[in-house]
Amino acid sequence: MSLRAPKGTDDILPPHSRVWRRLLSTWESMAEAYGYDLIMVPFFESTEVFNRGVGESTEVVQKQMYTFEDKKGRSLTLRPEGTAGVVRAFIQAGAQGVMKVAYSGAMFRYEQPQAGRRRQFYQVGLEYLGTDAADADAEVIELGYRYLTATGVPDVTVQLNSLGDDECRPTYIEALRAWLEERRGLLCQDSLRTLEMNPMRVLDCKVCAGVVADAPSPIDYLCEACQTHLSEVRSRLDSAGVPYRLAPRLVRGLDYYTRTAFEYVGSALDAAQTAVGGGGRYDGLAELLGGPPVPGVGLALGVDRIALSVPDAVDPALDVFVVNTDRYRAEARALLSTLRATGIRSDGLPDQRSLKAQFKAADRRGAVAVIVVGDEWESGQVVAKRLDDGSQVVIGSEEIVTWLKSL
RNA sequence: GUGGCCGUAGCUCAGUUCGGUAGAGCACCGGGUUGUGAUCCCGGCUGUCGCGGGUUCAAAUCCCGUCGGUCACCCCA
Repeated sequence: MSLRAPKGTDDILPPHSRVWRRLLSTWESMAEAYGYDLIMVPFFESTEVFNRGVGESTEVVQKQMYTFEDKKGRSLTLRPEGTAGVVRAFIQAGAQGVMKVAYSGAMFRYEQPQAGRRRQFYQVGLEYLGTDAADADAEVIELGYRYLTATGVPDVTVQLNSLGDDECRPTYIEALRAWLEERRGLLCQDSLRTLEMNPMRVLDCKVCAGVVADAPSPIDYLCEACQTHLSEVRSRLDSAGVPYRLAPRLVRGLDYYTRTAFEYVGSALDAAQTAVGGGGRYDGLAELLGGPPVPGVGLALGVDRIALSVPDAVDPALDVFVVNTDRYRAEARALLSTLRATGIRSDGLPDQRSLKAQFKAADRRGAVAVIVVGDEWESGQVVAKRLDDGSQVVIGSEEIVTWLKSL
């Protein structure tokens, strides 16, 4: 047996990779349109970044991290999510003013793989740092929603909740803890454990969903500032035309969230995983990482799951395929260079094959048209053929670009 | 971490019940048409039957072990 990609990792090959290319380029242009600059941060960080940032009580930190020591004995971890590293970078750079940044790339979590859940998976994400204004929350939620809609994810719904802040959350946590303590006997083993560390995450347990259905929601305990914040986020979403549903039980799996928490749910066809993305506000995160107080809000979307939910690309991959008869090899190569220099997506075969083989290759590659360089070249002409309806014309070689653009 | 299903050609799989020459479709290559794809016809290539051991005259098939894949639970993207 030859070597295989490690468990839970995927090769993303053509033609399927064309979907990925579209998802990533759409992300870049949309993030840019909303004013987000590119940020690149390391794929691995000091383990502390995630222990402190993501939270010791989380599933991610307890069971799912790829942690290793480098040759000097430093504990490093492949990033299981993007936010902690970006906030670390902002602090390290001085934490001045406001920063709006977008990124994309691989994340790593040690889990049993299944459809839509891989050990190396890909997220696109963004962070809006340095403001606690509700406009920022709404903007982030809106961008994610528009992106998912634009890329063709069916039936996207936004679930929204507020988890409160330092002011009101302690009161809520105590109320929740007391409520859960009274029902200890009804909770599963896992929940009994998380009850000690982080009672709010018991709401996330599917096994106990029936028990906690009537549990107090953070939304009922919000202080006035948090109430105002939530209602501002909601009214911004309303005026932006972003549909959402309040989800009082939504708490998410990472400890750093304050106030706004949200999730995008889609109807992924073959996968049990319906969450295609999520995010929230994390006003306390920078301080957890040892920095000054820096408010922020962000989101992450799972590219693997989006790719599972959208139809495969059917657009042609090439504008033109250049073929030639035996004597005109050099001329065909020169023509190819010229076409490529003008930005036309063009290709040809790397070796001289029969015309039949060349046409077959053109068809397989998804070309819109074929240009034949043959005897007509002597009078400055080529044969130009459309592959969709089979029609062809003889045109002057200088008219090729015009002809292609008319298709 | 736990459970179900599955490992045979590049891909999807049949063949395993009841041991007896390793198969089909698709894909790929060539030809029909030495200047035309997608359709049609003809031909060709492709295998450590996941791996190791056992039983047997004989194992893809039966037995034991092992590795891998996949789906699902938990949780998340």
